[in-house]
Order: sequence, then C-alpha cells, then structure tokens
Amino acid sequence: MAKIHLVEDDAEIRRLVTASLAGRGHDVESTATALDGLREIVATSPDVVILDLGLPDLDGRELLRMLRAVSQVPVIVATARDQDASAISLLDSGADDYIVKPYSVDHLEARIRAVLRRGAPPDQDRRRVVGGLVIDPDSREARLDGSLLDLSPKEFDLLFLLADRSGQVISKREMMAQVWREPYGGADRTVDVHLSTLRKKLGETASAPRYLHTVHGVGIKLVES
Amino acid sequence: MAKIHLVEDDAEIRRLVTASLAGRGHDVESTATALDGLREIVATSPDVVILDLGLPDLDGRELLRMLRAVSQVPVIVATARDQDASAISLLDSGADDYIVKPYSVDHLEARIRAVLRRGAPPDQDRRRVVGGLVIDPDSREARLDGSLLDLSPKEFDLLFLLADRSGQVISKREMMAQVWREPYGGADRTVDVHLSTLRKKLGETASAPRYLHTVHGVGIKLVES
DNA sequence: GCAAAACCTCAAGATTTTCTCAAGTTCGGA
DNA sequence: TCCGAACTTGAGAAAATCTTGAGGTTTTGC
Repeated sequence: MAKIHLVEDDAEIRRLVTASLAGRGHDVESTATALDGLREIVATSPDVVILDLGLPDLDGRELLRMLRAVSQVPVIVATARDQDASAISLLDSGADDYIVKPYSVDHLEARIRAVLRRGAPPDQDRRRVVGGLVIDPDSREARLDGSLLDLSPKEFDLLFLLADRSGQVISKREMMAQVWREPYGGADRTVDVHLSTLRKKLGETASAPRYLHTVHGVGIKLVES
Repeated sequence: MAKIHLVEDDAEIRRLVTASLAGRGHDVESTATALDGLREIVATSPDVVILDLGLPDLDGRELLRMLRAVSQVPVIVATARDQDASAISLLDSGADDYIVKPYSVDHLEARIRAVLRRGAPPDQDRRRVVGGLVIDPDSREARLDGSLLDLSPKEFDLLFLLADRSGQVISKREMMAQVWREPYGGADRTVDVHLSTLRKKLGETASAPRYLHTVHGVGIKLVES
C-alpha cells in the first residue's frame, strides 16, 4: 500500500510495528537512530515517516527540522503520554500528526491513511470521455467500449490531444508541435502513419471513421460516429 | 453553479451527495426511483443528471433510453466497481460519462465540470450565424437549418468569409486574395465555380438566391432571403 | 430591343492531399 | 551486444478538390 519509514530506538517496538504494518501490505523500513533515519529517508523517499521521540542521538525537534530542510514527506510523531505537550508543539515544527504511545497498529494505520490522504495531490481526474472512448492520462489507459487498447506512447498522446479538444479540427502541424515537440516539416508521413495505426486499433478505417474524421485540407477531429 | 439532478435509491448516499454538492454552490434535487427521476428531470430540466445504476424499479439502461427519447441532458452514470463494464457500455447508450462507486465528491464534481464544459461553447466561440446558416470554423462545420453541409475546404473558407462580413458586398478580387491568397487574374472562373457549387449545396440558384446575392458589377454579399 | 459585358454552369483533366504498405532506424532493456 | 517495440521515411495508390475552357444566361447601357 504505502512505503513507510519508522524511526524508533526500541528494537522490540520496531519489530512489532514493522511486522504489523508489513502484514497489512505496507512496505516498511526502519532505523534506530536519528542520523541513520535521516540518511535512509533521504535515500529511499518513503510516503510517510513515523518518528519516535526520545531518540538517543538527537532531539526529535532537531531531526524534524533537518528533515524538513530536505524533504516534504509527511511525518507522524510518536510520543509517550507524559511527553504529550511537547508532541503537540511539534505539530508547529513540521510534523503532520502525532500518536501517543503505547498505540495500537489500528490507530497508527488510521493516522497513516489520514496523512496520506491529506498530502495527496487533489485527485483531479483528467479522464476524457467521447462516446465509447475513455482516455485517462494518469494511468495512460485508453478503452474502447470497455476494452483496453494497446497503444504506443505517441499513439496515446495523439489520441489524448484529439480527445482533449474533441470536436475541434486539429492540424498535423499542431499535432507535430504538441506530441512531438518539433516543428513540422511539411513532407512528413509520421503523423499520418500514427493516425493510421490508431485507426486500425480503434477498429475503423479512414473511409468509414467512427471517431477520427479527417477534414480535408485542414486536419483531423475526434468526434463520435 | 449548476442545476443537478441525482437519481439514487440509497437515502444515505443521496443525503450525502446532495449536501456536498449543495455546499459547493450547486442547485441539487434528487429522486429515489427511475420513474420519479424521469418525471422530475423532464419537469425541471437540470443541467446534468447523475444516474445510479441498480435502481429498484427500472434498469439503468432502460431509464437512459427513455430519458434520451425526451431530453438531451448530459448524464453521468454511477456504478459499483463490479458493474464497471456495464457502465462503460452505457456510454454507447447515451450516457456522457461514468464514475465508479464509491466516489469522492471531488471526483464527481470534476466529472460534472467536464460534461458541462463539453456541452458549452468553447472559450471563444468563432461561430457565425446568418439566418438559418451556422458556420463554425473550429469544427469546420456548417449547418443549414440544422443539417450539416458537406463543403470542400475552399467552399468552407469562402462561405465563412462571406458570413464574417454578411451584408457587405465582397468582390471576387478580395475573395481570391482572402481565400486563395493569390493575386486575382481577371479572367478566372475559379471563384465563380466555387460560388456555384456553394449555391447548389445551399439549395439555391443564382436567379433565386436565399443567401448568396450577386451585386452585378461589384461582387457577392451574404444575407438571408 | 440589341449587343456587349458580366455571370453562371458543366464536365473533364490536372493537382493536391491523404492513406497505407513496407522497409529502414532508434532506443531501451535482457 | 542482441532483440523487439516504437518510430521514421519513401513511394505509390486512392481520394478529394481545384482549375480550366467552352458555352449558355442574365444584366446593363444605348
């Protein structure tokens, strides 16, 4: 599920938490000291860091500050009950959440989820739907009437460009500029060939198009039927 | 923002989605059954319909078909994950988009925006309208009394030029300059021939013009009747 | 009412633009 | 380095469009 890094000096707790989270499908690594932790976190860039206070070599606040200098990773601070106040104040220093020891792994996982959800980029959905065609640039999947199309990178980009402005005619010159990022040298069959294979994969022909309609002398537009 | 109608039999989901969308400034109504939904949609003509599959009284496809018989309103189909394929296939049956349950309201709103955007005229609308003639240079579509005309590139450009300055007389010299980007050699039948085919496609003749009026000795002007 | 000038139409031939196949070329991973 | 998918390129076929020349019509000026 998520890649988690645990910084915790108590070997027993480390073993326990690691095992529990791993058992829930997470990818867990751990270190026992602040400096090791810092190094590992930077090297492996986990999705979340769980940081125990009271590490032997460095104050939690100190580690947090160093970490924030090099990474935006969400951090959950774990603290013993009597250190409560100090943990809360850590929220101001860059921690994203805290949990009081001893904690249950259920609780911990709930916090992890919350932090991940919060930090995740607003899940804008860039899907484009045109009739029976669904094109999702995030997963780079395109479906026709529900079944997945096997498209090469250029083919996908081309189809997305056309779908993004479906109904509008797009010139080959523009396709070349958008998809290839190159100026268009007139006598170029590259775009044509890609359109041709695209048509083949969409199960249509140039003379009987379902989606890719050529507008002679101008370009191509994507509209259904 | 938009007037939305939700058809969803689960009261809890209905309450939740309604509240969320309303909180974002939308005007939301909802119904729990297909038949109520149909009635309400026809009566209130919303901007978008969100349609849950698996309604108690009627199959989603059935409702969609009935709805399409009386309305062009954009429909977003909501479906449980295991019904995925069926939802996608509904795209062929008149749905405009789909979303998989459970969905976040963020997602839903993104989809709503997408379908509304699709229906709305593009940012800047370059269309020209003269009587029953509509000419859209972005899609390169020209319609006469609602039905699509099949025009060649030059014909389209010519018609657009005339429509762009409808009411004004435009000389052949200028047409040649604008559409052909070439100096005008007096004895040139090219423009005449194109105007002729254009008239044919507009269903008119030179002696009984509806749109293309000849101004003897000067040029042509496009005005209705 | 007549002739000249300006327009219109038709159809065939010339051109332009697209499409597709097949044969290279590249590029990244095994 | 070798293999294979992806991308390019060239050439010819196929479409679609454009142009041209030869009349036929309508309009204008006398």
